[in-house]
Amino acid sequence: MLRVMARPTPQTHGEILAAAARRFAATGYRGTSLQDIATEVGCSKAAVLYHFANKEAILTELMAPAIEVLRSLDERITEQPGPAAAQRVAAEGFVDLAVRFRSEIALLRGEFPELLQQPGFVHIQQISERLIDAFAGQSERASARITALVLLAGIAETCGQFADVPDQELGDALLALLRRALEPPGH
Amino acid sequence: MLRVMARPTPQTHGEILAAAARRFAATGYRGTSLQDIATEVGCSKAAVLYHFANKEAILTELMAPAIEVLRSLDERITEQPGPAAAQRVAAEGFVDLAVRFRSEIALLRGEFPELLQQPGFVHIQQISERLIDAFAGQSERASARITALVLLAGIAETCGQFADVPDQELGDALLALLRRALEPPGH
DNA sequence: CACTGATCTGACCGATCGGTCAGCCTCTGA
DNA sequence: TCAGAGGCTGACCGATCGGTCAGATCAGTG
Repeated sequence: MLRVMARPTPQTHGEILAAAARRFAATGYRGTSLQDIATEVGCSKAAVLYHFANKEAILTELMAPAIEVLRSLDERITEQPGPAAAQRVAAEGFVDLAVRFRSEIALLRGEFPELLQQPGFVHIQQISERLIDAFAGQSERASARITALVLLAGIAETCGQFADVPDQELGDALLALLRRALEPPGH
Repeated sequence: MLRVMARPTPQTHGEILAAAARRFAATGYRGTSLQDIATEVGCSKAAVLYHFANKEAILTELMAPAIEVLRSLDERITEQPGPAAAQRVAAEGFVDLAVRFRSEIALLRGEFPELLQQPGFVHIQQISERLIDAFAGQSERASARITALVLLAGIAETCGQFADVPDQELGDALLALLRRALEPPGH
């Protein structure tokens, strides 16, 4: 029976987070089991659940910084005086968020719909609806809303795949795309 | 013990397909179990597996028409004389495909990455890479490829959510978006 | 009547999932 | 020296997954 060395580790918490991030990025949230994470860390599954209440708690802790920025962006948008200003702030803020947190967003890997319905993420849904509103220039026109949703989902879905592109270049490209593609408010 | 009525059913095959489509659209491929489908049909899970070799076979049969159209679009694109023509054909063809098969695409629900790696779908990956090439005007510039991927993924990811928008209106909106957003070939 | 092939069922399989639990080890400080 | 706390383990749990299988039921055929 192997006796594992006495570990000095309260840093295990952080190691689990980092390992979980790698696994989620590789195989998605649902596609990653607690055992996968434990194996990557080199500890038991029970150790993972000693440091985190459950699987979802790992994800929420990983996403916390990005969610905080998203929430503050939401506030800034609602403070804007008109649809044009709101659209501009939303575009710039969302691009900045997508670029800065692209690795975190990448771990969701298309599981947005399911994850948004998990208990810890319900309010994100409302925020994303307000983001679409802002992108669409508060218009109810179908074409404006289609454009907004396609761009929002497209950026969220793909920004994690450009790990090799520098922040500045990725941000410029996305912002230029939004400026070209978004319809100016006031049909 | 309930004795189920004698069913006249060779149409069960079709019923299973329709039920699977509803369940996949509601909870995704991975989020739908064979038992879910069987319950929706009103038969046993074993009956589902009598009509289909396995779970993936249900999905491939559901997607077959859309995949056939995608394949023929791929052929048409490669036949084009230059990047500009290829980009135009790709944009129009992809929008047409997204609109016509939006309900089928919707059942993938963001599980593209995983599903593309299943045995029956490997060639789709290559086709989608050629689609991105065409969208980007065969350019290697990062901004062109970012734009292409965002639009492609955005449309694929969202087209299923506009079930209430008429084909014509949705197609026009998407095509207008692509014309605005895609960078013309020849940097 | 007997037989056949298509259809379908319930019981079952091994694997894996997220999560629980009793208890062991090591370190610390009184 | 020893109690206790923090950190961690292996064994285990119930649930669910995709898939298998022997056999029951039926319509059609001769």
